[in-house]
Amino acid sequence: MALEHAILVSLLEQPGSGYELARRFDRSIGRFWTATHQQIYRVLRRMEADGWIAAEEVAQDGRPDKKVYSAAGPGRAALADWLREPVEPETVRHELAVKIRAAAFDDPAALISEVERHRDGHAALLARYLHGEQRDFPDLTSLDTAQELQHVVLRGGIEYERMTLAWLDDVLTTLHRLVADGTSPDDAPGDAGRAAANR
Amino acid sequence: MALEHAILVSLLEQPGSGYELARRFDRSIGRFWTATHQQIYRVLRRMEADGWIAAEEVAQDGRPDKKVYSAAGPGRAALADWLREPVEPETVRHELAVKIRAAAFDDPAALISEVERHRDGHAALLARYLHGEQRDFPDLTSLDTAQELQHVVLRGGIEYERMTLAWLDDVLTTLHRLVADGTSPDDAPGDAGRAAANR
DNA sequence: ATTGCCTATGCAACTCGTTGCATAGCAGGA
DNA sequence: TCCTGCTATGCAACGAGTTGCATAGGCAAT
Repeated sequence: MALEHAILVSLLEQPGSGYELARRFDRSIGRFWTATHQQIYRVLRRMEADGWIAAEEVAQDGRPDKKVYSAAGPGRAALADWLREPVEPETVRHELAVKIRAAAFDDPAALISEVERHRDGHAALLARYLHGEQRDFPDLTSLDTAQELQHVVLRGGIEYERMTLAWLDDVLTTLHRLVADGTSPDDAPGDAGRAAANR
Repeated sequence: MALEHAILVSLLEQPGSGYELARRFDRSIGRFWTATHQQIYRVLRRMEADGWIAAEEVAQDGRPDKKVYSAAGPGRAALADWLREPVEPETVRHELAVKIRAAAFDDPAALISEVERHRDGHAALLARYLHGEQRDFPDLTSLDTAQELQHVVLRGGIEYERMTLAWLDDVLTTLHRLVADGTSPDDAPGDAGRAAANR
């Protein structure tokens, strides 16, 4: 129900077509709200029907035509109403955390490469954030309201990545320790453990 | 597709009924994987049909009967296979972050109380985590594999809450600053701004 | 006595999100 | 020349998740 509002924010920051929105949702906005092009097109049609946004056909040469949407008055009003509603607690789906706990019932060593992969991914994302901050906010002393708020959200992303990076290092240290000194002590790994539980 | 596996982990850590699982998903496991009792009952039936888990009817006095599930051999094997599959990047839905950026097109002051509410909620959750750590892990020098892994995940939760708390304070400082010195400078609030965008 | 809450499980309907596929013109490289 | 990839939009089917409701007994408080 909130994809509408994420799209509205994006269109207020900059009008664009469904395709352009889909790409933004792969990049900046997508860091805290994901959507596929299918969802976006479907919701855009509904929003246009409800008068939240206005569409304009734009012919391009060398490329297919596109429909450029921009936020309309009713959309802005809907956004204001939504802003005043309470935010329900986020529903978390942290698969890696589940797997880490699951590793106790199989082989912790099997997780190491996957955790390393994630660690590297988060390190790369942190670098991208920091680079984007340099590029988009070169002078932090003269920002307007929209930029101030974009920047405080970006700071959140940066801190999240830093924290995640540190935690994944912690996880790796723990996994290595378990693999080193506890070669199958209590419940652990492989077919032996599996068969033992299969009473 | 991963709820099965979260349930398996929970049943391996401790067998239980659908109802008991639903309550765990409101508490410990629920911090990184949410599910309603409807999902849980539906998936439990499927898992039992697939032989992943075994059910045992347990009569209770003063209470309705319950079906206690525990992980079976095929479930353990399925878990081992799943552990070796790559984790897809998490799909994020961070509504508060969207609202913070949305506030630029309405009144930033309207968000303050909501951000404070979240701040207090995260502070309370952090306190719960720290209390639970004291209770469940009194001696960090003698943990088995399962406990080590549970604890490293808990550490992640604690660090996440600490980071979020600090960020929300940052957000509040920013909002207060915007409200104080920029009373409607660029684009900002209310019906005036709304009407202006309604060309 | 009635009201409301807790345990325990479940059906039915709905919405949201994902996946696979389709079209269609243009650009660039093997 | 063919193949791949990009822009740009969309249909259809499916699966996952949510919401409302139902049952049914026991407990505790008003």
